Amino acid sequence: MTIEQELVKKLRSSNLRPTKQRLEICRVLFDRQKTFHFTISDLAQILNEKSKNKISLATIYNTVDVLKSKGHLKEISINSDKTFFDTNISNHHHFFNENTNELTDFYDEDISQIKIKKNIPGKKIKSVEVLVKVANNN
Amino acid sequence: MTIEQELVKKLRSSNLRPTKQRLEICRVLFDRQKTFHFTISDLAQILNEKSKNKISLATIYNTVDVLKSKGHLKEISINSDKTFFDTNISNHHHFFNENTNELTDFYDEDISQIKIKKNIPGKKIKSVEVLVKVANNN
DNA sequence: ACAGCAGTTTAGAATCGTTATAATGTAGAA
DNA sequence: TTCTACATTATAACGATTCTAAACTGCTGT
Repeated sequence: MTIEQELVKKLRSSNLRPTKQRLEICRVLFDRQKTFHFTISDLAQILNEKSKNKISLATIYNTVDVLKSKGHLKEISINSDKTFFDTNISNHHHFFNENTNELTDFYDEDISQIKIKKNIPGKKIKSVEVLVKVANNN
Repeated sequence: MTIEQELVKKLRSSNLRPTKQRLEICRVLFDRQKTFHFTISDLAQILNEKSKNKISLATIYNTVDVLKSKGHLKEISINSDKTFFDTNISNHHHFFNENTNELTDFYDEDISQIKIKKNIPGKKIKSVEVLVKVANNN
C-alpha cells in the first residue's frame, strides 16, 4: 500500500473524508520516519510553510481532535502551557529535556519491568507511562 | 510550632509577607491531613465559600505561582485542560481515574524499583514519575 | 455525467484560563 | 506614627481553543 493510500485509510477509518486539507495535514503528521511530537501551532506553521494555500486553524484543530479520538494520535502532558501530541501511539515513555524542552521517546525495553503493587478497587490499569525529566548537571 | 506559625514560615521563606489573603490561601492548601490536588478554580471556589471577603483571582494566581517556584507546591500534568497542583512535593506517582478524573498518590514502595537503561548524553536524571491510568472494566 | 445533500472548510467571533496593568491599600521598619 | 516598598484588586489584555454560520465540495444515486 502506498503512503498516500495509508493516509486515506487512516482518514476513512476515522470517518473523515479524505479532503485535500486533511491529506495535507496527514502527510505532515504521518509521512515521516521518526516519531513526531508537536503542538497545534507547530503543525500550523509547518503547513503554512509547506503549502501555498493555507489551511484554517479550525480545520487543523478539528482534524487533530478526531485523529486523536480515533487513536491515530496521542496527547501527551508534560507541562501545561500547551497541548502536545505524539504520532507514536504505542504505550511508551518519555524523556523531557528541561533545558531545551525537547521530548524523546523510550520503550519498555529501556526500563526495568514495572509492577504496581497497589490497586484501586474496581478499577483496571489502562496504561503505565513514565516521565523522566533530565537536565544539564550544572 | 503551631500550624499558623508554619504557614507564616512557609510564606516568609518564599519572600512573601504573611498577609491575611495569603494566610487564608495557605490554610486551605496546607492545613489538612491528606495531599491536596487542585486547580486554581478549585482553590478560588473553596476560598469564596470559606471566607466572607473574597480574594481576587490575581492574588490566588500570584501566590500559587510563587509557592510553586519556591518548591512548596508541585505542578502536575495529566491532561492539558487545566493546570493541576499538588501539595505533596515529594517525588511520587499518580493514579488517574479516567472515569472520575480523580488523582491518587502512590509512592516508591508501591511500585517495583525503576531502572532506566538508556540515557541522554550529558544530561542527568532529575526525576522519574509514573502515571497509571485506571478505569472501570466495562 | 451531474444534481443534491451531507459533510467540510473557513474567517471571525466567542470563550476560558492565565497574565499584565495601574490605582489603591497595608505590613513592617524606623 | 509615618513612610515606603510590597500587596491587593478590578479590569483589561492575551493566547489557546472552541463555536458559528455561511460558502464550498466529496460522494452517492440517478
